[in-house]
Amino acid sequence: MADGRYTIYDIANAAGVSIATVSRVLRGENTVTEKTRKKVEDVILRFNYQPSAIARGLTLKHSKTFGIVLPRVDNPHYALFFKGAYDEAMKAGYSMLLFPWEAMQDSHESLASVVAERRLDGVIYLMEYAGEEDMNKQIEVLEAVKKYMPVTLIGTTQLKGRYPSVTIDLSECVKMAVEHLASLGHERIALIGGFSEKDAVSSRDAGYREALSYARLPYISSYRAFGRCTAEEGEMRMNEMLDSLIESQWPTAVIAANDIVALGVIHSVQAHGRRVPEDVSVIGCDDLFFDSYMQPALSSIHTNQDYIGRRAVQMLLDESIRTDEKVACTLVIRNSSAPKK
Amino acid sequence: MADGRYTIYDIANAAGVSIATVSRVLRGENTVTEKTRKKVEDVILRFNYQPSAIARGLTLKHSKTFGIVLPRVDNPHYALFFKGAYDEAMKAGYSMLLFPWEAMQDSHESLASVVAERRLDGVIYLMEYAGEEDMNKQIEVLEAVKKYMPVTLIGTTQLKGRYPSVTIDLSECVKMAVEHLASLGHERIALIGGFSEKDAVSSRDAGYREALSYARLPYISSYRAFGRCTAEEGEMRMNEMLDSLIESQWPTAVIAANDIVALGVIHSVQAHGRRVPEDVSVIGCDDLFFDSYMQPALSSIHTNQDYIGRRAVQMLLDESIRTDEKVACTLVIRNSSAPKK
DNA sequence: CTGAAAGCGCTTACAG
DNA sequence: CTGAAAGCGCTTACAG
Repeated sequence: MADGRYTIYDIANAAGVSIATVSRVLRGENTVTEKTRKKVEDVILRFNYQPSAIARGLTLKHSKTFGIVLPRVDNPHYALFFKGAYDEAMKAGYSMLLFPWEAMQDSHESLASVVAERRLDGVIYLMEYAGEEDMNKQIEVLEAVKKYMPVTLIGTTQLKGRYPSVTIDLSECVKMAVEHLASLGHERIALIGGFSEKDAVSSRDAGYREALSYARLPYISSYRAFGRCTAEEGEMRMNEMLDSLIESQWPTAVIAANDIVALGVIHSVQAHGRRVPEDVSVIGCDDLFFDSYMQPALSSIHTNQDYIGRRAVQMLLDESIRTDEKVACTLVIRNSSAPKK
Repeated sequence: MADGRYTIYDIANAAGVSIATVSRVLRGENTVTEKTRKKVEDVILRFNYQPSAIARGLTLKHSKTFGIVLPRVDNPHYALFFKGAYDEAMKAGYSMLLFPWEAMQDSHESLASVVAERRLDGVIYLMEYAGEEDMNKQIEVLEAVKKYMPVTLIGTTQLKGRYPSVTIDLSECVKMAVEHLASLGHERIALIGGFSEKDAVSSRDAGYREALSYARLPYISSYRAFGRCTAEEGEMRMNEMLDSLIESQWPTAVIAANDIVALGVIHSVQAHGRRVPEDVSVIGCDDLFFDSYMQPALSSIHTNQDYIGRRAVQMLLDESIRTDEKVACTLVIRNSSAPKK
């Protein structure tokens, strides 16, 4: 018994058997006499013995733990991916190490070694387009990690066959939003936030253009503002758009890259003396928990983060299903989108 | 080189030294000749060798990883504790295993063994009062875990000296809110959500009564509604309160147990034809990121979750500072609280 | 059915 | 300064 914890030797001694036998009853093998099994089970219980998963891992060459790296968790959108992944991993007896990498920006290279050192059985990586340079940095990390364990990508970016992936179809999301808004009679529909995402599976812009054209509406670049997906930036971009246009040309509907951006957009709209949804409809994306409690309740696109997380660990668990998957989204209509008046 | 990964033997061979020497340069010991150090560093780089933290852990008897168990993460309040803890752990070279236990309710007992098996170097446990029975179950788990590793409690509940703890002073939070509201001229101040928390360090009720009496205001039990801290329940409790009172007796200010509850409370108030803050002031708690983007922006109490998380790992890291700490909170006034009209 | 022994990938006295 | 060897706590052929 080292530092207060019992080892398999302590159990073997107390039960008067070999460690091999203890190991066998631990593993539940049925090559053990009922009588001796009983004996060792008794002392296991009595000692409240917990075998060391790390020692077992050393010999079995697994850690029974996955890693998940995402930008941050104090944002419900990302947290939902974790939740799905965790639940699925738990069911299979795995733990989940969480790495919010925004917190370790500068030491980005070290992510690779931390993950590799830990000998995880796989890692889920949430990748987001954030500029060419950053993208390359992330790919470097991924390639390093990949040497040590399977990786599956989640989020909005896939790397064409280099890693299995489960991604949100951003194009679909925006398309749904545009269609919904167009069906409400809107003709000046803005899209705020996100980048041009050259590497995205299917970009917001693609969906935007496609749906616009399907609705026989022109694509007008003044109605498309790029930016990071924060409330602050959403507000700024919306301010800029409104300030640069004469009022008669203001959009009557805006699609925000996500619900957080929508928060900022609504702020801006209201600060410009317009009401949501009476004067301008706003629709978000991600369907976060507070949407239904906002005033007005925010229409949004539900993107199945939970399922994506689950699916990603399934891919880690089962080599045969590793592929590039896009997951469908659904429109959730609440009060922030209304017919054009 | 086993299953695609190099071991210390591979490096030793390739460099023509013993594994002891490799280990020494890995550890950065200075008992190694510059020349041989160079030699082995070269092959480490060339092989892109990453030593196994788990093998090292076996011999050194540590895992360099902490665990944190909290109800869930897809709630920014809890996520912030994680963030603080993660950052601090990261700085010290530790990883963080996250266990959202609401997801494993029924298999509650297994939390103890999962944690114990993993031989973590410590665990942070966020405890919340949720009924006598549940409380006892949690304590059982804790006691089991404690046998294997240090535990520090965070949240709102402490167990008087049985575990070091870093807690939110709920009493202070409510007191601040009451004082603020009273100074605005409110006399009928309700408190919605949370339980009577017999085990809390300092209960909301204690602060509520104390501040009320300090302001020479009566404690009226009709203005105190208990309940779980969800938006739904906040809305229900508020509905019940309003429906059971004649309008002239409606509270002109309400303190919600937290920001999420405040969402529900505001809903209810508005559904009853009253405006916030013109007719009733509302103040939340936790200062979540969406508060400033609500309409009206929600006044709240900032509870320093990030600091609490950091402090908890400091206690895990340094035995000498383990104690029961209460952390102060601060009032953040926004637009949902206004002078009584 | 059960045990002795080797091995998983490291670290660290102990010699030299 | 460097290496041989023992040990960390398990699992699993291999004998018996």
